[in-house]
Amino acid sequence: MSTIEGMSTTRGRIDKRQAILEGAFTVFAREGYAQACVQAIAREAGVAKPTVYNHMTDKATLFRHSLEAAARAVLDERIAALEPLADPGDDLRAALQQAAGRLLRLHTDGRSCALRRLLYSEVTHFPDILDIVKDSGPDRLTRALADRLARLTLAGRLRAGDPDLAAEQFLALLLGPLEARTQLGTRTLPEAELDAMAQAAVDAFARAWDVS
Amino acid sequence: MSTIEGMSTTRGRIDKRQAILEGAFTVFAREGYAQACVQAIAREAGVAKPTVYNHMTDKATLFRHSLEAAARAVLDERIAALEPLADPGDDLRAALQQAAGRLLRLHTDGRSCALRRLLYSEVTHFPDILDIVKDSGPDRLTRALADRLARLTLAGRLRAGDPDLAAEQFLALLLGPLEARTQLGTRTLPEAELDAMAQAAVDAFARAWDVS
DNA sequence: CTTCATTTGAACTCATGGGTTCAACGTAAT
DNA sequence: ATTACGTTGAACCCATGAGTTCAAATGAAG
Repeated sequence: MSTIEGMSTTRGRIDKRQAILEGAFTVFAREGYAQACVQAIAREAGVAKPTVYNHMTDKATLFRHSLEAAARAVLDERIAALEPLADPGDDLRAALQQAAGRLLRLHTDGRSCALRRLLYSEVTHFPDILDIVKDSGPDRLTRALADRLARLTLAGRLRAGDPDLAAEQFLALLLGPLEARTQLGTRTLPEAELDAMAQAAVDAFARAWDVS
Repeated sequence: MSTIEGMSTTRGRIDKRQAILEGAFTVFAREGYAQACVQAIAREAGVAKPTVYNHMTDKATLFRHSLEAAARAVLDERIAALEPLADPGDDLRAALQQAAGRLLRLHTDGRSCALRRLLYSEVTHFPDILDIVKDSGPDRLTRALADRLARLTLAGRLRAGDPDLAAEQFLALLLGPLEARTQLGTRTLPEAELDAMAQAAVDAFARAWDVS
């Protein structure tokens, strides 16, 4: 089956698996878990129904795996958005602003909203998807931000006595108002409004935590 | 049918209707829209299935009406929680603290969490439930709080140049961290933690908005 | 007692959809 | 050529559940 060239068949398998996971997330996001039918997922993935069951035993495990993949993809982007804080020039507020803007954009992204909706709606039926949140969700983001803020505090750029609290509140100020403004993620906001929200959040954060 | 005493039969009808709406919300909250079956709702309401269809044409309209009733009930409680801010003694922070604590408790309440989950999960299938949010949701609460803050600013108790923004940020600081801490509403927090969260939110708010 | 509306349980129809089976097909490894 | 494996489409079984029908029961109004 597999010498070095054996990959070609295996590649084919992996490609199908990927296609299935992506198609599954697309359909689950559009229809919700219960309303999504496996036929539609197979069609979306360009694959036959038995092929789906050849890779995943259940609709349930298909759901779990597709969520996990989507969550991982979303997390990577969000961690990357914190990059400006690694080396903020001489203007910390500007760096915060930039990170805030990128986070807002990511958080209002369609995939992100769909993921959040799915988590909320199915967390009671699939309690184990909480692990996904723990591993790839807001918790990791808060920790990463807290790390940055701790270093910046040591450098005397702000006074975050409790970096975890500061990080939590930064994200709350930034993302909290989104729920109401985007109508639970169904409306897309104009760029100008996003920038204004980032600005307002950073302003309040700076006042509360003595950003230089 | 109905002289003055005619209410008795009508009362019976109204009672059934109420029972159906409450039972429906209970079951929808536990199972989600698609998984909830009308049989179970009828059983929960102590009523026969045809009776349900005698009051509501559809499963869908049943859903809408039960959501609306629940949302209205939740809103009233939340508005009432702002009462301490109507006449804060000489200690505004204490009044904010008290309101914050009450809001946190209400927001982590089972009915409240269930309502939020249902809104999130079905907002794509029932776009019209957004009206419910508009009328009885966080928007009204934010406006009510903004009113209080505006009056307090005129009285010189804090400096909220933009009361709407201040109200939005107060609620964000207070409720934003809940999502992560309660694991999307599945965990109940100890009283001590709730008080600590209220304290932290009020502290940051006071620093950012110059509460006396 | 009669009447009218409502409720009730049970049975029924019908559509949807999860999961399986199977024979036919393609394709790469030996 | 043969073997082995993944894929495919179509048909199939079976459970669930929305919504309806109906005859029997309930119960208040007159």
